[in-house]
Amino acid sequence: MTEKYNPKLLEKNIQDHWESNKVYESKIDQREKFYCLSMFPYPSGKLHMGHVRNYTIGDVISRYKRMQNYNVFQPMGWDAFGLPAENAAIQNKVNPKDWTNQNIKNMKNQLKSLGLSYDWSKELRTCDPSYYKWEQLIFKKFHDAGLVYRKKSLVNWDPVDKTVLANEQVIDGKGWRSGAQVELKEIDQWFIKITNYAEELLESLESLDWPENVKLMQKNWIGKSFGAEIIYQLEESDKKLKTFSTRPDTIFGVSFLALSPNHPLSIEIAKNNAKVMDFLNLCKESKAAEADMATAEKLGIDTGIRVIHPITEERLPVWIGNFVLLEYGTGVVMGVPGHDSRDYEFATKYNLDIKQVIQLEDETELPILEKGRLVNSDDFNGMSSEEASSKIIKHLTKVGKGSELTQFRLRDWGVSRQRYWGCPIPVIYKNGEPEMVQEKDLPVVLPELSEGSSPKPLSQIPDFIELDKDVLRESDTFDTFMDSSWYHARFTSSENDKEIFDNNTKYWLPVDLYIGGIEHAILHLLYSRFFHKALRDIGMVDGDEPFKRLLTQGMVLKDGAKMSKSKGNTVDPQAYIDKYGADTVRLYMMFTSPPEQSLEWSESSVEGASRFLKKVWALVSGRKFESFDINNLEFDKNDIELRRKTHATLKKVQNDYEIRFAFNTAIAAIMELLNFIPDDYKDDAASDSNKFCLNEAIIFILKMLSPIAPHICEHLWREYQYDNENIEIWWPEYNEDLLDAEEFELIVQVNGKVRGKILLNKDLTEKEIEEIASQIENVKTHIGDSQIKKSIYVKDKLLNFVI
RNA sequence: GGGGAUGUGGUGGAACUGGUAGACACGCUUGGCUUAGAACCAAGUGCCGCAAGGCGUGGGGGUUCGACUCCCUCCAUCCCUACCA
Repeated sequence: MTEKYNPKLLEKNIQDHWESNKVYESKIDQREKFYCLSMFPYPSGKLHMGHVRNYTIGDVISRYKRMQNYNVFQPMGWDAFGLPAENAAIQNKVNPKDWTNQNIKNMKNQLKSLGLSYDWSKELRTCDPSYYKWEQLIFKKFHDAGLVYRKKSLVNWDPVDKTVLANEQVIDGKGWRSGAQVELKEIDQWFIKITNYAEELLESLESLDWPENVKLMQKNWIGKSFGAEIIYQLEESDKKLKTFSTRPDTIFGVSFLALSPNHPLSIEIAKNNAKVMDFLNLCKESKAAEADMATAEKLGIDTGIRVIHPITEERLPVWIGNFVLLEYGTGVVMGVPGHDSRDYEFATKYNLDIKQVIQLEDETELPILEKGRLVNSDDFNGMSSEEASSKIIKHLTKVGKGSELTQFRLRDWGVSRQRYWGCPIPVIYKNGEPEMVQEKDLPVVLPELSEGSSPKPLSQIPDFIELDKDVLRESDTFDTFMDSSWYHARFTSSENDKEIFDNNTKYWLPVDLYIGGIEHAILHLLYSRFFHKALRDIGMVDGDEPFKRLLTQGMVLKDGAKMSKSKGNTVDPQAYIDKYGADTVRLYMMFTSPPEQSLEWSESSVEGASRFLKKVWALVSGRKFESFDINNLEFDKNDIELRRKTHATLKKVQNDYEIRFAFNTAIAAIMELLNFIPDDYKDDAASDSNKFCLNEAIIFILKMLSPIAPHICEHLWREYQYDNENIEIWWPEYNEDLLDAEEFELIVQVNGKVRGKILLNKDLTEKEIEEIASQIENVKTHIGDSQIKKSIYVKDKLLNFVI
């Protein structure tokens, strides 16, 4: 009788062993390094399935790389500032700091129970002054490098609670707590000039080993577009309006201009025009989120002001449109209803002229969005869009009414947040003039809240704000994306309280593999890339990019929907870790779907994962390695087949782990190998050659499975006593010579339909194969009396007779 | 509205380079073991059909000897949309 598989006890023992021997603490050595980073979590209190999936992927790869003799660094920490702590603090009357720290404690225990091979000695939390001190320093350095400025921008304002709301706190235009109609309000904020790096952020995407869809999303987000700046003269005024258009070829189709409601001219007009004022106020009843702006009904008002068309000198009306963003381009849109669907919708609604100036080969209804040939465009008629664009730009440049212009969609990064639980922005105001806090005075520490008091914006904490007569402290905190934009670098030097980065940083950076949710494809990853480049330019880090390779995992769903508290469909991973053990949960997560796809949670599949581990246990437990001299063994057909399967599986698993990240198919292959072992090989009476082949299969299975199910494999490895090494010390090698079989199965098709399968020797010629295949009964039947027009042969695979 | 993905049996998924659709699992059915159940073991399991055979990868169309894979088009779901992280 063998011992029963008891994951709970076994896993605890193995984990204690890892911890007391500091197995996963990394330091610089001679081997090739591998920095494997999973996106650190927001400490919400409990691990959710998405975390488990993310961190298992990272751990599998880390363990695999470790077995391949890389010097692996896999740290973990906490993205500890943010809105949820404030919400929880208000709801439960606890201090955000205590709440956060308690959550971290819980989640750390959970992570440990999953058997993740983290180097906990490098742990960091962004809410700790020892971390954000350096963030404040970076901000100061960015400022000194000319990357920081102040400007007004829009926020969601709750007029009842008198607070700024995040987009997610605005529900159907109302504040989530007060229920009051939210207003757009302009306030002064700090910005960082990420747009200085727009070109480089775009270009160096090419050098990254990232999924193409993520690169494409970033490219589109940065949104480089070529076009023209076109200047319109206001009638009876010396004022001008600048517009940007990517389609200067449609300039003869302009029938109106539309200003953003926040454009200075709109505001000026409103001062003397009550109707316009009303309209601007109406526009304020909106939400700052782009998705809401873009889907809102298009509204506009005629300002009564007219401009002169730069070429035709026609008078065109100037409207204000709620769909025009001040932040993009110049905040003025030139309306070409014939060739832009949004302008078309607007013009139809307000009875504005719709002119066709582009024609396609075939008749098409307006609006025509494609490029074509110009019509109704004076001297430019008949030209292609491309030719006309460049000629029109040339003409406008000559007459001083425009010029060629390249525009980015990317906007500068507003980093000010009017919140308590964040990193204080290290600025003081002397007589209203901002000044960076000196390096020696950092960190500016977040003030403690008095017992039981709710978090409040720092502006309401006089002890913090008021420094001296006419000397005030900045009361905003940083966007939490600031915290997460450089943590990957700080992990390497987190033990150093004298310097922000050190020699360890030089050794470990860049991150070789970064793993996280697809939802971070744009913002977090773009900000981190920007930070890295800006830090490089102030001499703090080396290299152009922080993350060499990226793996984006899909969501964990239940019943086709994202798990969320509001839907009440969350599944607590801890319950499953307790019931089945970490190895089963890890195996389930890796087996159920490939990492990049979303994963549908299914309880019964967990059962299946557990069953497989029990089978592995049943095969190995109680068995000891027996040594044989391979030269004395004679392998029969079954032996050779098992060895082929064993070595082929290793080859496949290596490819799946390393190249494809297809852990699901790697596991399926290991399952196949296990199923392939003949029962009599497991018998005590089996021949020496049988036993040798079984030994080999067992060794390979434990090694291949150990990155995914490290506890059970380590335990069985010790018990099996092949060597006295830790299972993670080495990785087996497959023998290419064993992979080739003498025979193959030929698929015989007639007109592309399978009509026969036949086992053939590989040294037959194509002619011989055709002859044999054409004699198969079912093939003969389907060919009948017909003439074979041609046959297509795919070597060692398929033969198709076309009749 | 814009950008990016996904869609294959009852379920999760496989098919890596245009070449056997459904690997590997889950579930289900039948049988074995058992007083019974659980667990375990064995066999079967895309759909229609007695069978021969036909049909089948979200819908429609196309390219090809051959399409889950390439092209066009439509539909559904998910992610992001700059203050959730």
